[in-house]
Amino acid sequence: MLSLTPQPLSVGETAYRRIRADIIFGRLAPGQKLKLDILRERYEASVSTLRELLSRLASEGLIEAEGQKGFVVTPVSATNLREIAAMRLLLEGHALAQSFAAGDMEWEGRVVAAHHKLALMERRMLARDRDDPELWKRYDWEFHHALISACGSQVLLETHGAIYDKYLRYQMVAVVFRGEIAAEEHEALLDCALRRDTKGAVTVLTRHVDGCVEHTLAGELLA
Amino acid sequence: MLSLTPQPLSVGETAYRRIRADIIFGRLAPGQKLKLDILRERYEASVSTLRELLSRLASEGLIEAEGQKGFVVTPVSATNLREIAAMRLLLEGHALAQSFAAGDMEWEGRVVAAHHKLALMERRMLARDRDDPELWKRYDWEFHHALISACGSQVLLETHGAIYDKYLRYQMVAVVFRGEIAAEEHEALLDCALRRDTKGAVTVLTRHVDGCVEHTLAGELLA
DNA sequence: CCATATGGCAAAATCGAAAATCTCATGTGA
DNA sequence: TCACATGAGATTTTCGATTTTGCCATATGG
Repeated sequence: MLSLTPQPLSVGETAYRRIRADIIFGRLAPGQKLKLDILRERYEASVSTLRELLSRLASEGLIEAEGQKGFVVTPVSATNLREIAAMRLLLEGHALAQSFAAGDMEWEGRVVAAHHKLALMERRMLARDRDDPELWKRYDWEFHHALISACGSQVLLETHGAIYDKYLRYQMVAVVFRGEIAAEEHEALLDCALRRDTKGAVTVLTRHVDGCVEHTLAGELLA
Repeated sequence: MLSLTPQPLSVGETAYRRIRADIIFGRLAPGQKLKLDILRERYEASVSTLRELLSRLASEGLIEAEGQKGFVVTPVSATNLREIAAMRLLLEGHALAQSFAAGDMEWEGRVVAAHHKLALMERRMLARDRDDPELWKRYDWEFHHALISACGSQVLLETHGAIYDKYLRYQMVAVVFRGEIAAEEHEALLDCALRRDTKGAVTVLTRHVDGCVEHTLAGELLA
């Protein structure tokens, strides 16, 4: 009888995920002070447990822990966004090349499946207006992750994941949806993957990320 | 009157640094179980404070936090070492190119100064036998960091720093000192830097890191 | 003999209170 | 008026106790 451990989530782990999502999806604003007492009631955990989470988020870079003056949601800046984007391109571009070289049929299957879900979601987003950003972004992540999943380095995948989340926050804070353009680029990436065209994929990816950065910076209050 | 806040280190911060150093320099062995009660007396901090540190170290990747079964010093493996090394090469190589392109005289000064200290230290290490590994490694870090310090991306520097520390642990656990070879490679790197020879520097760096990896794997119990 | 249940011990996770620290408004003297 | 001390209140940091969970030896039933 398999039971699959549905929710053996500890208090800490639950609160951690909620806070993390709240930061990435902008419900906790950049620069916002995080007072323990307020978090305590909002996330239903004691200060000790909270400090543990906040410390984790701090070393992930989503929160800053200044001296003994408490915690703050990491502020955003145009410079930081560009650096994050450049880092994502460096890591994802490299991983893409490795993955294309090593990917087997199993990998192709994952890529095609992930793209299918993403494409469906993007069509829905275009039809109705902004359906479910959280789910959409998950599919976006799953597609990009599938593309590089055969790169052969756990370390590379983890580092990329950390950077991707920080990048994602900028997208969500700015609530960007580039619709058709992004969808076309995703399809181009899929084509490149199936043809193992590394150079083409990196080119598309660069346009994909850079385009998104400019689009984000355009309509926003980032200096 | 400047006072420069000499040691306003909190209990937590002090313990954090000690544990971190103990892991990197092998005084806490890979795979070792970290029981709260034992750590409590060894590092003179309460469980809550300790958990906070351990969580930080866990998200840095130096410790693993399995379910609700406590903490373990991240185990080592040949595969992981190779992945870490490849990641270091990717990041440091890229940063090197950026830094060479943008470095001004101020940067050159930092590089020359850092190399001078390192070279001196390496000469002492060759004369007497293993003088002070901790200090030596700090100078090694300072030199490599100086080389890439003009790369222009804070994000890149931080990510590189995190990877460098994990790489360092392998070196220290294996207590590697390649002496003359490493010293020559450091000098070659300095030459490349002053000539802004990116290609040459990346070649030397690759040999530097790969050589060290093989040397580490050779004499060790890593599968 | 194997599988599963039970109980007791060790360890981790969580909590709220106590101590340390910071913030900021007010007061004092030059 | 300005520089600097003072102290109350708010906030963070640290602690030890309590609750929860995991682990393992033993017992029980098939």
